[in-house]
Amino acid sequence: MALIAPDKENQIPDIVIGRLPVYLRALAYMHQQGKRTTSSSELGRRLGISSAQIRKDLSHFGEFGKQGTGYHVQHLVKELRLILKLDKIWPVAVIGAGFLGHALASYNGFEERGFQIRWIFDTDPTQIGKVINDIPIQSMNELEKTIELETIKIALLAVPAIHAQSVTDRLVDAGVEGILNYAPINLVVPDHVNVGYSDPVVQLQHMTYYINPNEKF
Amino acid sequence: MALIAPDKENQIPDIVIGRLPVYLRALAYMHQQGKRTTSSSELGRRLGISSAQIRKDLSHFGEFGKQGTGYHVQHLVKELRLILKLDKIWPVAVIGAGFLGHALASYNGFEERGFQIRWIFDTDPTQIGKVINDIPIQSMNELEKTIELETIKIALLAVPAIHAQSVTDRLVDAGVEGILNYAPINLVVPDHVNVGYSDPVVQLQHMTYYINPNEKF
DNA sequence: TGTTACCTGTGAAATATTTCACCATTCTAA
DNA sequence: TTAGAATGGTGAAATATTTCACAGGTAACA
Ligand SMILES: NC(=O)c1ccc[n+]([C@@H]2O[C@H](COP(=O)([O-])OP(=O)(O)OC[C@H]3O[C@@H](n4cnc5c(N)ncnc54)[C@H](O)[C@@H]3O)[C@@H](O)[C@H]2O)c1
Ligand SMILES: NC(=O)c1ccc[n+]([C@@H]2O[C@H](COP(=O)([O-])OP(=O)(O)OC[C@H]3O[C@@H](n4cnc5c(N)ncnc54)[C@H](O)[C@@H]3O)[C@@H](O)[C@H]2O)c1
Repeated sequence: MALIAPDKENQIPDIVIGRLPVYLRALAYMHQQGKRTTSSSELGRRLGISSAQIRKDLSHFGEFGKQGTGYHVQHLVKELRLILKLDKIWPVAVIGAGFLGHALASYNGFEERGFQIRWIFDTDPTQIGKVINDIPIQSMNELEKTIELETIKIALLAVPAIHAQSVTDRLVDAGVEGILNYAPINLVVPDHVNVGYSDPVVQLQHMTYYINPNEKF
Repeated sequence: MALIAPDKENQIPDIVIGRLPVYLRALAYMHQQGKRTTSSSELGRRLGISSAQIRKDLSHFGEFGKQGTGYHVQHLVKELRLILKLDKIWPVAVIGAGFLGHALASYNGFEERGFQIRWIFDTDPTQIGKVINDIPIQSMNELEKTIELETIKIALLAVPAIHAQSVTDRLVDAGVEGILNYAPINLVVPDHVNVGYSDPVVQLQHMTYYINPNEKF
């Protein structure tokens, strides 16, 4: 009798998961434009990736298309939302009510895509109690209590870099499992916590490698 | 005499280029903390990647370390800045002076990392002429003229999604070669133009795949 | 009805990326 | 001076990811 590895890694590659929200965004846009069906080649053209990749990616989750016809846009949107667990709205907390925290809390683009900002925390006493987009800024003293009571799983971290790690530790200890970090610093977190980074400078520095600053093009 | 491929692809992988700014950020932080030297294993531990990958990545550009000792932080910072063409400050334009455009224009974290926001454009007549962080908001009528005159190569795009593509076309035609797009839409650009995307929802949707919304963890 | 143009899903092949494993070098301290 | 621990650079091996290419299936229409 052969010995079988107990939990042979059979997971879907993370890089595939990372493309699904991009597909979803493009499909939702098509749907909004009134488009009924599309094909892997049309979608690929719009996104700048190959049609084979799109088909292969989707094939990890099932068969969503029809030969000769392509994909029914609305149906694929629905399937992708299910795969990404977007069938319920995720409540989200913003930490840091500075310029960026204000912009995030004022942004209306979250809700229709699966997220709602419901809490804002800050340490600054002059900020606490103010209201942004109907959400009152709360004291950081309330942080752990609120996260546990409301089962907050996702936070947007918009505090100065120097405080980002210590706030992260508090979030993780209280039960947060997904953090989108806007501070220009790498966070150290346990394995079960997902961290995303949003540092415009990192992206710009990636581009400058390819750009000649003088050349009139 | 053998026939040699005229321009045998010998480029450094883009995925390697993309990690350099992350290394740079961590190293600059170490330097600021007064750290003189580091090693690939220490850096890897902080960034959550393997030491071998860091060494291999850097080896594409030269030999920057010393066996037994590691890397001199300040020296490696300098080398990475050169590789990424950050020895001069890149002037940057912001398009769209809404909530996000304001946050970006007010942000002081660009300059020490190689960028300076020097122009802000908007269509809204009630915004034009206002000043953010010493930068007057200009009319979009000035866009092409200014880009060409000042040789602007990089723009941050913070306009509503519906206008993002048409503004992009204008930027590209005028000579911009790097665009960091905050609108939740994919842009179509010619090959020589670099586009980065910053859509928090895409990143959150990536995370939710891995998170159980109820589980008290 | 036959023909043609399109399309998906997928195993296999081709590429790309990461990791391994080791030599040479450097530093520390006995 | 020597032994031992730490470290970088790097070919080769191991993995991961993308692309190819084709067997069906669908639709439109002459
Ligand atoms: N403004 C931007 O466009 C922008 C762009 C990229 C990155 N960032 C980064 O995002 C973060 C916030 O930027 P900002 O421009 O809003 O800065 P900001 O200084 O305007 O706001 C920071 C806020 O965090 C609060 N804060 C400080 N310590 C805290 C703590 N321990 N717990 C909770 N709140 C705390 C402060 O009271 C303040 O309200 C920074 O790390 C910055 O580098 C900002
Ligand atoms: N606010 C956020 O935190 C946030 C987060 C993620 C993404 N975004 C995205 O960033 C973009 C801007 O967001 P915002 O919250 O600042 O929106 P906003 O409505 O506050 O600002 C948009 C600004 O763009 C200007 N504008 C409109 N059409 C223009 C054109 N053709 N040329 C130049 N300017 C034009 C408007 O006058 C307005 O000032 C949107 O695409 C939004 O989806 C915003």
